[in-house]
Amino acid sequence: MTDPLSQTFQALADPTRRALLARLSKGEANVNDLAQPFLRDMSLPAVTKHIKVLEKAGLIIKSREAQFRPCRIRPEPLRDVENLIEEYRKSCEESLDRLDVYLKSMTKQKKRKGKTNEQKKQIK
Amino acid sequence: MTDPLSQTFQALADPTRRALLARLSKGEANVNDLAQPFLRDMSLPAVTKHIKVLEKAGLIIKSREAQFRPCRIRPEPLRDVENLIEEYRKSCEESLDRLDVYLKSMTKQKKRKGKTNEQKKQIK
DNA sequence: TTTATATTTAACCAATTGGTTTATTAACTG
DNA sequence: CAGTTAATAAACCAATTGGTTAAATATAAA
Repeated sequence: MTDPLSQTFQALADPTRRALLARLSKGEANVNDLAQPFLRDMSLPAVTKHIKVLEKAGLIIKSREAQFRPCRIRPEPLRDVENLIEEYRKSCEESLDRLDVYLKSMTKQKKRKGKTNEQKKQIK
Repeated sequence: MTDPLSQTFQALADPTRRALLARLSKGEANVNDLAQPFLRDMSLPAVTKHIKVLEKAGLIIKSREAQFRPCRIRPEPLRDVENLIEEYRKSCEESLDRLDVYLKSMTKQKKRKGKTNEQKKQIK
């Protein structure tokens, strides 16, 4: 699971990390700012680790400013995810459309002959 | 990590499972059909497990047809992912736009006063 | 009934994940 | 300098993940 897309999805598969991203989508923030809403639920090092996961996935970049580490969101991997998902959805809706057309044609024929599911599968 | 969105992302964070989804986005297939391209790399039970992960995430549904288990893709969770990602991206592009406008206004003023990064952070 | 095909279950294992606490590093502040 | 704030590192742990092999189940077919 070392490919970039898997890393992106893996990074997004945690509510804390999604919340961090949501916060960063509204603007830059440093680690302490980011951690603050979570410190009831977990320690600061835990948040640091989440941030590192986001960073390794390329979803954020961290810079240095005195003792602070301001983080910014990087939209690029999000675009990649969006494109992939859209691809799946389109492809899948197309094949559903084809099935729909087929089923309608069957209805017109008053379903003279029953088709097996195996046969329906062939309709691409 | 029990929430539906995390489950969806988790399910997508594996290239085998994404390949399974890509295949299913082109039409129904049963477990053996789905497994076939992966049997050089892993065992059939391994593929079965991947399919179960997709199923628990609601990304596919499995039905019964004699001894076969035809699987179909479910586009709904994909839409949820798409919506979330789009939200992040829009929000993040908006805040980048605001920063952009700000920086341009600074340029017009010929950057009379230097602004600290802390001040820039306030521009939402 | 026996056999073959499709799929799942069980038991196991190593690596990864998400958290902890304690200690350390880095930079500012009085 | 001593103290404070910001952030990370190290060492540890339990749970989860992604794989294995061997056995079991379900249905069809001979």
